[in-house]
Amino acid sequence: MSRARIKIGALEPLAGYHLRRASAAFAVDFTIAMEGTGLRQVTFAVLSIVAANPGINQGTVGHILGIKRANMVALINELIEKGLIDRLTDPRDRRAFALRTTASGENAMRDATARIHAHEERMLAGFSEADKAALLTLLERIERQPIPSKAGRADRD
Amino acid sequence: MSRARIKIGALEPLAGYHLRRASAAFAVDFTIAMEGTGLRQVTFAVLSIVAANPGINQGTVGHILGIKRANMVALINELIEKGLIDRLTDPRDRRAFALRTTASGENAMRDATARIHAHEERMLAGFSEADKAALLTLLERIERQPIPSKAGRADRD
DNA sequence: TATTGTTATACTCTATAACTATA
DNA sequence: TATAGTTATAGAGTATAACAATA
Repeated sequence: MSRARIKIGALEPLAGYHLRRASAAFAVDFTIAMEGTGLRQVTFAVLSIVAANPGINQGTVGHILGIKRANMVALINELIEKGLIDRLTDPRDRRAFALRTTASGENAMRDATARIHAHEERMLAGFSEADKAALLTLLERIERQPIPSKAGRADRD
Repeated sequence: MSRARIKIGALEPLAGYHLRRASAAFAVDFTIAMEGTGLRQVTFAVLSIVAANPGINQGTVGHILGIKRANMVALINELIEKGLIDRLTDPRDRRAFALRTTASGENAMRDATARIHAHEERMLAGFSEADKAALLTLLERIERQPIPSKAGRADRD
């Protein structure tokens, strides 16, 4: 067992590496936190967007979350089969569906939100309110950073 | 196009959500930065660990990076086929291989490191040195957070 | 008996292309 | 002609189980 004193070398100062590891750690604990609810990180995200924007269509949800149209289909079907959202043809654009949370979806949101708050508390144990605020601010600045995109002009979904 | 004024609702205050998005943004730009080198985030990480710990075996590399033994095989094969690392039977434990970077692997590390530094500069444009240091510190604190793990005692590879 | 590396395999995620119905 | 949703499908990434060689 030569597993002591291992150096991570060039990875040490890389924000990208540490973001990846921290994000993966959150994902593992998120799964534990949601056990039994049938919700995953993605499906909770979709549900949250629909809850906050009643009448939104699935293309827009995907655009916000960085999920391709094609991959949204199964996610929306999953939430509908669970009875958490419903879908009705948008009268102003009959190609699109207007999505809304059901009463059951609202309950699921409340339960999930409570579980996730506990999960975040675990993952950020020892963080002061200032630390948490600083973390969110820094991450949001990264998210807002413009990405050059492969060919000067590629398709973000 | 109803893509203005969309709220992310319950996701807004969640560090886990923002970590995921920020990490994904880094991953996209990393791929662009490495175009033509044949290296991905994972393979660069493996190469870095080997470079920093000559003689290390692949199980240990996987343990550090959170990659399962079974999935390390293809990664190591890939780096060997590219001639970036080599593998010789560890004389003190003939089940294991001692991994080391080749001269070509050292060159690849130098090229990759330069590209990645430029990539990190892009992603953290506008960040002061203090901001960058704060980000790294916060992320490392998250990584060090003990994870309960599903059954009180599960296997982290 | 336990551990290193290996194979085989399944399951999830993500990406692309082509189709339909509406606009 | 363009857009919303859909289908099919291919490629990564990740997880489990079982085996050989060695400890």
